[in-house]
Amino acid sequence: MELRTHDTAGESGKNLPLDDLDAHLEEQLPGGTAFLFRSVGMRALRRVAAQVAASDAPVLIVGESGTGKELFARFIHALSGRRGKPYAPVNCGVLKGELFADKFFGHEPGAFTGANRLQKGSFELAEDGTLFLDEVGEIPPQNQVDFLRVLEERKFRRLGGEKDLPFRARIVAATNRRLQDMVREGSFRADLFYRLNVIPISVPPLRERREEIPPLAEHFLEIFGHRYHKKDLTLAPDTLKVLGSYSWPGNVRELKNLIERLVLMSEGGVIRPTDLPLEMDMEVAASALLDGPASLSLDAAVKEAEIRAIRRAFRAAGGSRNETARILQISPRTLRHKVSAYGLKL
Amino acid sequence: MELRTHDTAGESGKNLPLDDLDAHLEEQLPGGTAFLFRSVGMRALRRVAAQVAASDAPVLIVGESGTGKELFARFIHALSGRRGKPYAPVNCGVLKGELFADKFFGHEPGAFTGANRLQKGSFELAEDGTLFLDEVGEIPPQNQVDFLRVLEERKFRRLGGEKDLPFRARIVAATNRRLQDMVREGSFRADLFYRLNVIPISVPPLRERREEIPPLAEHFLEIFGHRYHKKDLTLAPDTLKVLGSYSWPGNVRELKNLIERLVLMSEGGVIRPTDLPLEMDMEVAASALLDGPASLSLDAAVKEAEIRAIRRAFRAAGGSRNETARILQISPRTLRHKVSAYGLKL
DNA sequence: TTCTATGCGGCAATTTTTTGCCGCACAGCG
DNA sequence: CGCTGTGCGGCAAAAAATTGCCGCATAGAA
Repeated sequence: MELRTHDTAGESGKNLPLDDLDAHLEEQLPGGTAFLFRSVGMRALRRVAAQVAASDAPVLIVGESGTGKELFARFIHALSGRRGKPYAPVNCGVLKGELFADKFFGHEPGAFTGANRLQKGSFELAEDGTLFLDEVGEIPPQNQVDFLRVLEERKFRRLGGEKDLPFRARIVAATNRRLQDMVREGSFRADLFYRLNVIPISVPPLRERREEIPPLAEHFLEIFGHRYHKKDLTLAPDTLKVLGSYSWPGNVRELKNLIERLVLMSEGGVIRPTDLPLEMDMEVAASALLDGPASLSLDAAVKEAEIRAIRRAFRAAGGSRNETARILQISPRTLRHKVSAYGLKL
Repeated sequence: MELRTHDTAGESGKNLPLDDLDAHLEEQLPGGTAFLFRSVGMRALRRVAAQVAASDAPVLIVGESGTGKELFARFIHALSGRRGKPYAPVNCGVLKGELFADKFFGHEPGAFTGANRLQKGSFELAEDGTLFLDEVGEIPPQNQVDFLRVLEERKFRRLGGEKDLPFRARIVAATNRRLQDMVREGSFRADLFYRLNVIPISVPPLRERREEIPPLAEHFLEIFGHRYHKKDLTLAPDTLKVLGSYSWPGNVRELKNLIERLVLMSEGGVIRPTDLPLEMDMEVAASALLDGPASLSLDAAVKEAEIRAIRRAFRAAGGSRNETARILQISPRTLRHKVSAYGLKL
């Protein structure tokens, strides 16, 4: 649920990386279920997406970049009643200024210098299908206004155009930013946020669904093995172990890129851990030493709660430990145990 | 947004989110009493609005976004003598530059490139009905001047037009900004402010009229249940408790979105607190920690903490209990023990 | 349909926590 | 000095929690 952000840079061709997956999806989706949803969490998400697809309500997909947000968008589109209709994806992150309006609204011939042909914008291209807004969080405030107006009035005009065109598409938006915070800071309009955020779907990062790493790796291996005519490539068990322990800040996209590189570099045969980039090994080794934060464990939660309760009772008791124990309704002996176990200094 | 009575017979179910409500309102308003005004404060406001409706004085409705300011505007219009006349709403927040003048004044054929037909503006469309100005605070200063002139002289011309047209509509304006402050800073004209602010009505945020949360929730539940063909949905008492304690920064709109989402996601039956988004629980829990200095025994504190942790993990696991146990780092068996010991309904 | 994964609750073994009891130390006080 | 209240920690019994294993039921995928 908690998202890290960062990483807007360094990824060229946002639409390309996941294309194979997308192709896969396209093939499989009509059948409906064959997609890779190994982990329980992803299955749950798939169910949510399927349910949600039925409605026309706007969807906001939140997740780190590379987690396959666009995939969900297509998934929803493919399962919705708008299946046969257009699916119009727009990456808002790369649009600003003039480009922005032009991309969405399109233009009439002569609307500005260089505009010599009629050009349909995304609002128009989406027709009564699905308009997918990638990186909505990047829309600059002044453009958010235009956007909101179209959503509200359900109509728009091409640049230089004079007649209103209806906007009938269903909105699916995605972002890796925390829009809530942006709203608070004033960099994202609250009304636009609430209009988009009717149905939030949050996609967990790859490191929180490690079960999927091995099948994904195999999947990509097969794809690239085929593409580069290197069959018979295998991942050594140790290699899979390292992959499974890495943190994958770039999520599925990073995994896919890695496998492609490995396939290209490989002479054929088995891919060993030594073929992996050095950082991976290092990171895995380091995390083994640090043994995880265990943030969500019940133990940790209980410990925190106990410490807070003890501190409060201690203050209420005016510093007397026996009295503290009485308030907490435990024996003084137990209190001593806990105090020493938690290393409390009272 | 505050509506009552459930003879939803006339619901078409294909309108935009607020439209149903509005349609509903339209049906009910003439009768006059069907509006939902549970809290004392809102009843007082309703009385004010009803009294005010009789006059032709401008009204300024102030309230956070999502509080239903437009609803009040319609309410006033519907109760006024202008009932049968046009009601022309304009969202000023999304207008700027030329759009602004065009929207309000309309234009004659040939007024500017692309203007080949006569186009009525809002001043004209409102006729002798009600002109509702949403987000008046957003009108840029230079446009405020034009505006003020129309209000003062009670006449205007279309862009490119030569003859004066009378302006006879009644003004109802709304904003979520503090116009007073804007006047002081100079971003809002004082004379315009005083002209609009003849009768101020301030709509409190949802968190200040929590009595209305349960009926509103039920109301939306019914509407969306009908729209999505999921009857028999109910809110568990605990769910209502959480809803009632949340701060609702997005006010009624946020509540409405939430219910829509819950209906879509729900399998049917009872909606439990675990179906709610995590932030809500967290916020509610946090406030419970602050004001709950009750003579907490350690046991109670631990119990609370465990329940919260379990709920959180349960959601993180997407509803799988085995997965929940894994996250909490306890055995599934223990989880079952705790669940039954605490009587948790997940 | 069968197979598989999940979920439920009873039972018993095991582990952990809690508690009471003890001796000891220390500080305040008459 | 002796008395008293508080606090510390070892020890072992008692209580409770945890876990694994079992059979059974159910839902979804193959």
